[in-house]
Amino acid sequence: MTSSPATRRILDCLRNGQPDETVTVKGWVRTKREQKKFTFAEINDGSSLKGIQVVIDASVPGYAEAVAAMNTGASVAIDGKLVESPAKGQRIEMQASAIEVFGSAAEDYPLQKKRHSFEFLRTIAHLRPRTNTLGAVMRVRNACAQAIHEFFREREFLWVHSPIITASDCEGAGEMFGVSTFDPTKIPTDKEGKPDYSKDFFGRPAYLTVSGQMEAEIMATAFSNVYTFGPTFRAENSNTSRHLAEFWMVEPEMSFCDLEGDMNLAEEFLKYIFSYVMKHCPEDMEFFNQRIDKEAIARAENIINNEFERLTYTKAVELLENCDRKFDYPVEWGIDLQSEHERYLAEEVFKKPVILTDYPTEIKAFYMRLSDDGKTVRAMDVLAPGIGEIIGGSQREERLDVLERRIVEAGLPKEDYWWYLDLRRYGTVPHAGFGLGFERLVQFMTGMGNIRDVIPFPRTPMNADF
RNA sequence: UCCUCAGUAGCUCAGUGGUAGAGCGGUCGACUGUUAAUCGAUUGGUCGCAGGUUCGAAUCCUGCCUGGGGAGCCA
Repeated sequence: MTSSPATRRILDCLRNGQPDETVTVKGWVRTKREQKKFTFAEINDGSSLKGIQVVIDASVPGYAEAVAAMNTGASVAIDGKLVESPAKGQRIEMQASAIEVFGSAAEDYPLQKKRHSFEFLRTIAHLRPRTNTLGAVMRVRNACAQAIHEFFREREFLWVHSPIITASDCEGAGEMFGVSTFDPTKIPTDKEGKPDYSKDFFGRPAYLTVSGQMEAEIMATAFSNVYTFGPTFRAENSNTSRHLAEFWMVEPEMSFCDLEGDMNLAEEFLKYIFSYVMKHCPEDMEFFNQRIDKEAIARAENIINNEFERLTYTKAVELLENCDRKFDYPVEWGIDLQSEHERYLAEEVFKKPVILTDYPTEIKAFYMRLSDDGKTVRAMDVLAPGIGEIIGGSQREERLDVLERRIVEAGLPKEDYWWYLDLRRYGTVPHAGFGLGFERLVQFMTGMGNIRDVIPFPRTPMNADF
């Protein structure tokens, strides 16, 4: 039975199964209801939120032993045929003819047939994928990832694999994790007593990447349109529901493109992913709408059907200065907008995603293209209701002299950027791109409150279990 | 890193100075179609850790640990 080629995914049975079809399903018991002469069991194999209801008549061979063994959490294979269900709750169910129990669950199986707190589930990250919520999250997460690849494949973007280990701290996007093979108890030192990295694995300090953007820029100057999609790392001591030490990032980079094109891509991109998930995971989205966030589906439809609001940073500041709302942090031109400001714009003024552009030069990175006014750069942030900044992007500075000047002004060592400057010396092009935090997208999609519950194995300060 | 709230049975929680509780779960039993089945019985505790106050501490005080929420930083 274990190698039966006729094994059907439960999702397929529920959606497409017809009465009298003979099938084998394999999965884990979610719940069992013993009656006098037969037993109901719900089997789930992860293919869908709902399991299939299996009716096991007492006449099935080995009934007593099998039913005793198939408690909540047990793994089973069941042969039988599909039948129309005489009761409410499901279109189709399964009449069992043979049962194999691979392993029953010990009495202390921690997942009960009731709600658990997400805090508790995080302590059993090896078992929580079997819950309704985490199951739905992981299916939606997977659909988002597939949507991303399909979106870029349709537009002939090249998926580039940016390195995870890097020797450059170019972007300065945050604290970096060091990568070393030194024995921490005896690190070789130089004459000044500092670590002698010439004796380390790479012969120099190395780190886990914080962003693949600069590598993407390299690749974009050969392939025109590219994107990265992979893990990135920040050693920041951030303890919030929106930060992880290890998270996935999507970073498209387009040659021969300006900020306008960048914004258009970002908007199309979000609309595409939301449409894709609504189409491919309707049951899971309905579940989130009912149990996690009653706005989930309305929000998805809002994203899909409405133009994003676009306005400049300068106009946003004027709007914030002239509104009735009192803010904890006062607003004036030149400040970096606080969470409360961004949320006010996205949630209360426009009630949909907002793209802010043309930020003051001082509060943005050196590589963003300087505008003619000299005071702003061609940057854009997409602010989402409930989440805040979900996408950050810019047109890049393609003029060699301006870029050199801005590196110096930022107090950065120009020699470290020799290859980045080379891209401007050899066939420079206007180009633009953005970065999207993948887990924040999944949070936004599902309405999940804590980012630790939208990644299978969250990495946060003081926590790397599992 | 800062502010704030919390930690009591496997889980979710009640208990604010005087014999440690409930629901769910687990176990056993009942029940002719259940849907987180239902009903009955039963099982289950280092009250986060360490110290202190008190005749007496889950409860009050101090320190520490762990977790949540918020802020900063950011994606």
